[in-house]
Amino acid sequence: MDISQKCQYGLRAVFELSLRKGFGPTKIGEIAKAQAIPMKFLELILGELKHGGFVESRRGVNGGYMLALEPDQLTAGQIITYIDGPVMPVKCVAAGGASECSLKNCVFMDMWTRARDAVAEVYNGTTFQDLVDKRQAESYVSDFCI
Amino acid sequence: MDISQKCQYGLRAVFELSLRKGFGPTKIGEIAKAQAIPMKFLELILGELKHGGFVESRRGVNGGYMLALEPDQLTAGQIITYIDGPVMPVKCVAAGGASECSLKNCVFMDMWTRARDAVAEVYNGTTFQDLVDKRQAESYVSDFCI
DNA sequence: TGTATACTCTATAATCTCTATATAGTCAAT
DNA sequence: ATTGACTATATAGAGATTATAGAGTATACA
Repeated sequence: MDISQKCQYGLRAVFELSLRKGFGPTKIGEIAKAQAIPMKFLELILGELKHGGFVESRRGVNGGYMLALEPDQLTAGQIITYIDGPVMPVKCVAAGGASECSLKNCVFMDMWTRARDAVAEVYNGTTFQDLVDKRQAESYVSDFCI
Repeated sequence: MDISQKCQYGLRAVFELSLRKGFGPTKIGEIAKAQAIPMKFLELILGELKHGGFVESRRGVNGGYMLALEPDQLTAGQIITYIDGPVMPVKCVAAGGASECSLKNCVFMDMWTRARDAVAEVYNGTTFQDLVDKRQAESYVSDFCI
């Protein structure tokens, strides 16, 4: 249930591509700079996200990455699950339901399930369009104040 | 936010002591056997829980551990926070609020905060009396069926 | 007062995962 | 054909987690 550094980088990269949706490919180096991500590590992550069908790439001189989906059709939960695997507080309540719990009738199972579902609801209820809107709202306030 | 094995052992040990509240001390070996916990590892865990004031101990021949609090006054959240530290999906939203996030105006912060709060509500809302009641309800059904 | 019992404390080993980098390779535009 | 940028695989390093070992200390009871 902990979000790995790799996954946070992935989320930020997808967010950056959401901001630039419709403006053509963005180079790994640009994403890395904009989101403060180690570039070689980001290469790995974008490779994975491409296999997952979340981003598209173009090679060569004017190449780079593009978001493959519409920002309002993609949730943080999808990226998190793809990179970090199923969201769960303990192994026993993995999304598949495959219980590795050695205890029969574990009284904690219900608590773990409810915690998992509560978190999943938050992540699955957050689209990248939501995040883009939030960023733009912040920018407006910032502009207004300065 | 992931619950460590150590913490799960701790929760199970406290649950076992909740079942036996009022019946005098329980030996480490008994707890270890009842809850399938490696005994030497459990010694460490109970030592920590004692320092936290959650359990009391008595040494010597008829020694063992006892729950120091009433089961309805002790929540899973308290044990989890004590053993694993603050519940949080990412470092940026540690309970203290000390942000280690290198990004200013991180658009994900609100999502992490809501996830953290949702989980904390589940854990803090679960008392060991709730768990004891659940076990007893199961036993009743079990007896009734057999 | 001695002995068995069971808790207490510190150190340390063995994994394991995560993070990050290195290197060589492939594709596309000019 | 040459340059720029993505692709793939391997691997090293750090750090946390899990677990065990062993010596020490307090208590009950004969």
